[in-house]
Amino acid sequence: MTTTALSSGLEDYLECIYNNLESNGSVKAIEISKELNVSRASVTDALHRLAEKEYINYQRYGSIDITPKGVEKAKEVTGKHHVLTQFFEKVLNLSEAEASENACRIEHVITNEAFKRLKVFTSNYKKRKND
Amino acid sequence: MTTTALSSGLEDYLECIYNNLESNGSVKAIEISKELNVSRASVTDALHRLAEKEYINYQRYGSIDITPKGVEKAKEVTGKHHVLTQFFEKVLNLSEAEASENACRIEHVITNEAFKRLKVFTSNYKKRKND
DNA sequence: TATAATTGTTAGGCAAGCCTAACAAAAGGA
DNA sequence: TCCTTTTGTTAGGCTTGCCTAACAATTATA
Repeated sequence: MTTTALSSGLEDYLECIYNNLESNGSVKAIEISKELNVSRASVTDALHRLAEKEYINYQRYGSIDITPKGVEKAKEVTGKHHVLTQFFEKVLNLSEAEASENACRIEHVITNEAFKRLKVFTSNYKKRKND
Repeated sequence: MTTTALSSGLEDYLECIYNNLESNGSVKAIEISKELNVSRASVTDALHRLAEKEYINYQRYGSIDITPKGVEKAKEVTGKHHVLTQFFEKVLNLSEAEASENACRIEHVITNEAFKRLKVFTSNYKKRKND
């Protein structure tokens, strides 16, 4: 599998597509447009770019499907999002909104090693708290 | 003072200028070019953009000076860089290189509130460790 | 000081992402 | 079914940030 690098922006689109597919079984461009606060035209652009890189299957006026490669990538990103949110909420006591905001921004740039350590740290921390 | 937002990229240029000025009293475009791994032409571009936003004073073939506004911004960014590096090194036990790499990436996107909490957390953590 | 090497600038180009406006297709309601 | 509304696409344009190549200014050295 060719792991074409994705920009932060495209990762956000993919994450949005994945989450909507998980919860509704389908996604429409207009939803993506609303969730990410971009124009419908920008969504069309992004869908083209994601399809070109084979993260989704998609054609003009057709439904939006995610490929296995896309799922893998989306899981990776949402996994980071979740752990980062937990860290900011449980360890630093930020509000849910601000925790998620920071997670959104950092999930695209943190290195894998740093992420792994943060994950372990956060889960141990929560355990200590609960004991 | 107009606090024109700076992109991650321009923040990196400004940080580099500030650090060089602090340690040497002057900076040359070629040094910036080497440190940031970009062409000399890109540095000229960036200097124009930073000067336009009044973070530096600069003119064709002239020396590069940082404005008070630039110093403030640079201190903010380098401060974040330092705290983030400490967090990754001391709390998560990453190597100095990987800690700094993550700091570089995150310093531009973390919210001020999250940063404040992380700073307090990290300093308390170090204290506990040393007691 | 004249020349060579280094450094800085300009011009022109490219890709990513975003936008609006106009148009096309699809979906929903009378 | 026809008409309206909604959704999606296209075209054209803009900014940021990077590049190379050619040229200009500066600095260093013979």
